[in-house]
Formats: sequence, C-alpha cells, structure tokens
Amino acid sequence: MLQSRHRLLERVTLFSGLRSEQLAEMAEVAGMHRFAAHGYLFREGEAPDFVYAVLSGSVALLMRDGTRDSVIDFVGPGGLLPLPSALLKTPYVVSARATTDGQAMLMPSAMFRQFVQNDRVLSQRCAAEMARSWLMLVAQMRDARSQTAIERLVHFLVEQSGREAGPATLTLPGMKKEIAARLGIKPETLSRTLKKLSAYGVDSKGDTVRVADLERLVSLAAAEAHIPVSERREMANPPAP
Amino acid sequence: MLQSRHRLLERVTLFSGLRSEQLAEMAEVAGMHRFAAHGYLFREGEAPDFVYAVLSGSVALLMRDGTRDSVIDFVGPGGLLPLPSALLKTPYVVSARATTDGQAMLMPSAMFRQFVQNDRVLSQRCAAEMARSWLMLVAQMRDARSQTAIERLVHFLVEQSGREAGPATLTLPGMKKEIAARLGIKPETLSRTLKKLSAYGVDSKGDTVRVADLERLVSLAAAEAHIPVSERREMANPPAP
DNA sequence: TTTCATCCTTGATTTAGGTCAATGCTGACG
DNA sequence: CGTCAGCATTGACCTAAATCAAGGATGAAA
Repeated sequence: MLQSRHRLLERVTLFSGLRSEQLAEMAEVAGMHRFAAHGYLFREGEAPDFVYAVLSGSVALLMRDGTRDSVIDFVGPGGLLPLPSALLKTPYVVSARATTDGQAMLMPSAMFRQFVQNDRVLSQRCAAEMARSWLMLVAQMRDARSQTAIERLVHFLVEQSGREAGPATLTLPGMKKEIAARLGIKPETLSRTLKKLSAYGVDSKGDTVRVADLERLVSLAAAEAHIPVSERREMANPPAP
Repeated sequence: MLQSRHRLLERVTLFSGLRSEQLAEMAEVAGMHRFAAHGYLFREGEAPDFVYAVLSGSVALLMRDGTRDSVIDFVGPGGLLPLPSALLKTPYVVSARATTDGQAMLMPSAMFRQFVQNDRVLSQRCAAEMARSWLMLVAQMRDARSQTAIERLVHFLVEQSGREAGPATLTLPGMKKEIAARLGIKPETLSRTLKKLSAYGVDSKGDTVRVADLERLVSLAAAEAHIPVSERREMANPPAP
C-alpha cells in the first residue's frame, strides 16, 4: 500500500525525478482520496489544510467573481493543487471542483511545506512550476484582451487537442458552462460560437469535439474575426477602382 | 563601490534577509544600469541574458498582442525581472519598458540561476515570489472578466494609492495609454471613464489623480456599474405597486 | 410513464466598449 | 517663435457579446 502510494507520487509532475527516499517520506504522510464529478475538493477562503495531487480525472480551478464562477484552468493527472496557497500558507484563494470522477493524493500542507523547505531540488521545482503556471496565465490574459470569442475558443480547442495540425478529436474537460467560464464568455455565447465553427469543420456532440483540420481552423478563425460586416460585403462585391 | 552594490541588493524584495556572504557574491557579478523613460530594458523574444532588479523608477511589464501592447503590471523599486524567464531559461516572454527614468541592478541570468540552484532559502523565496505574482495575476483575471471599465479603474486607483479609506493623491505609474493597456481598455475609454469619475470625487490632471474619498468611490462605482439604463429610470421614477 | 431538474440551445434586444476621425495640447527642436 | 510629433480628449457610430426570455433535450426519481 505504501509502496503503491510511492509509485503514484512519482507520476506527479512536481515530484517526478525526486530522490526515492524523499518520495518514500512523502508517501508516509499522503493519503488517497476519491472524488466525484461536480464535488468540491476545496473552496476559496477555507484554511489550506491539504495539497491535492491529481492522479486521475479532471479538476477545474475556479474563483467566485461577484455572482458567477470564473474558471482559471482545468487540471488533469499529474497536477498539484493549490501550489501558491500551499507555499504562502494563505487560505485557498481559488476553489477546485471536480469535472469528472477521479482520484487525488492528499498531503497535509504543513508537511508539504516542510518537504519544500528541506529539499533544495523540490523548492526549485516548485519555483519552476509556478513560473510555468505564471506564463500560462499571462498568455491567457493576453488572449482574453486581444482575441474574440471565436479565436479564444479555437485556441482552446487546439490546446486541448494536444496536436498542432491535421484532424483531431477531443473531449471537453468539463461542462459547457465551465468551458465558457474558462474562456471568459457566457454559455449562450459559447453555444452560438460553437455553431459558427461548424461551418469551419468543427463537429461537437455533447462533450466530444471533432476538428477536421486544426491549422485550417486557426487561419479561418483569425480571418473571420475582426472583419467588420461592411468590409465583408466589399470583399464579395469589390468596388470598381 | 562593491560595498554599495551589496547594500542596494538588500533592498530587492527577493534578496532581503539573505545571508550577507550570499549578497556579497551577488554584488560581485552585478552591475548598475541607468534607464531612461520609454526605453526598453528588454523585449520579448530576446535571449534572457540578464535579470533586472529595479532600484528606482518604474517599469511596465508588457506583451505584444497582435498589434497593440498589453500591460501586465507596473513594477517599482524592489522588484526583480523577469523571474519566470530567468528560472525557466526560456526567452523573455514579456517586454519591460521604463515608464520613468530610474536605475536597475543587472545580473547575468546564468549567475542568478546558479545562486538559486545552490541556495535553498533563495529558491524558496523565488517560489514564494512567483506564488505571490500568480495570485496577483489571478485576481487581475477575475477583475478583467467580471468588472466593467469603471470598476477596474477604481480598483486600480485604490491599489495604486496604497490606502483604503479617506482621501488620497497618487501618481499614475505610466502614460495614460499604458494605464489603459494595463486595464484592458482603449485609451479613449480610459479618458471617458476618468471623466465619469470626476462626478464621484476624482480629480485628474496629467498623471496626478486626487481622490476625495476612497471608500465612497468604491461603493459609488459598484453602484454605477451593472445597472441598466432602463432600471435607472425606474429608480428615479418608481412604478406604482 | 410522467414529472422534474439540469443543461443546453435559440431568438430578440440592449449595452459597454471599440473604432474611426477630428481637434486640442504640450514640449522639443530648428 | 513657429512647426512638428505624439499624447490626450471628444464626438459619432458600430459591433461583439451580455442579457432576457423561451423552448428543447436528457436523464434521474417517483
């Protein structure tokens, strides 16, 4: 059992490649936890008692904003949550809600912090992990500011597909309304936007999306956006010089 | 001279409280750099040769997005840039442009990375610093998604003032167009929004802004936003029950 | 099977903010 | 001292997405 926990911890990105004794120590204070779709792992404002290493399933990181939820990102197997709160010992500033059934390894935050404090390699990996996460967020901010709903959705689909070109089939990592909250749009807008994309080789049924050609989709979406209707008329019916 | 560099490094948030020998080592490989307003310290895409510890003046962290610049944040004395790129050894993913004249201490990234690698305390502080920065970004994302231009501007002014209640006078940390880019709006919109706020006890002249009452401003702005015109009419002229 | 509760979709309308264009304003430089 | 360049403001107009309001669709409970 302890042996198996040890093995599982290796699959957490943050821990992979750590010394074996280190992992063993961790395995001693870690415990397995099953979670069900739509349940909360933790909520913002609560005391940060545990860190959660996601082993299977998918979790949405979100923030209550005013009356609605704003999804920061989806975290899959290998992710560890919530690193910032754990490091800073502040209350959780985000919530984590399961979007599917799954399992996570729990470890008391205090223990985790102690491991980080005592292990140079681990604390470096934390810093690197936070840096990666920071870059991801910054890219998201830029997209949110400069791109339209269509472009953001296309970008998101490409990202989720894990591929760059050719056809792809992917499963949305949550409910439509969660995807919308991740993209910073309303569910109604997501619905309409997905419909628009069906003209561009995107087929969605439930939470499965099939894209005929990723590259083509990206360029078509970029062209679709930002072109005022008035100019589109001109393109179809060019004015005499 | 070396002595003075040592002293200056102490004033960098990330380094404060480090062992004196550690700072001395850093001082040996660090160099002073003066920068002029509107000049770039570094640009995204360049090789990350140096880290910059801001000692005086103010710097805007920004990203090119499509055709315009998106400002991520303003960094003042004590800040160190760009931590994520330095840690990950990736090319700069953001640019830094001076918004005022000022000075920074430069250190070769490779050196910095080596210090981080060898010092447990320093790598922890990096992790903590990244975590703080992550929280800041996440809060910004939430604001960008849920708040209107008025609310974002008010929030920004309050933040910049460093106070919470009562009157405040503050200096904008950059040009109006940079502030606009930080708030995710166009300069035109910032201009109009500032004008609206003048009815709420906000006086702006050049880059100086005077707020009569911070708390009152926040509540008034929250009330102003989100109330459709149709309902405002009803408030002035309530329908009979 | 019917009922009920969730999601999701679709349609009509509104609105915040963007775009385009003109005009002030300020300060550097000849 | 005029001119020129960049920033800021103002006005008119437009558009993407939000909001409001009905329906579907699906699946679980009764």
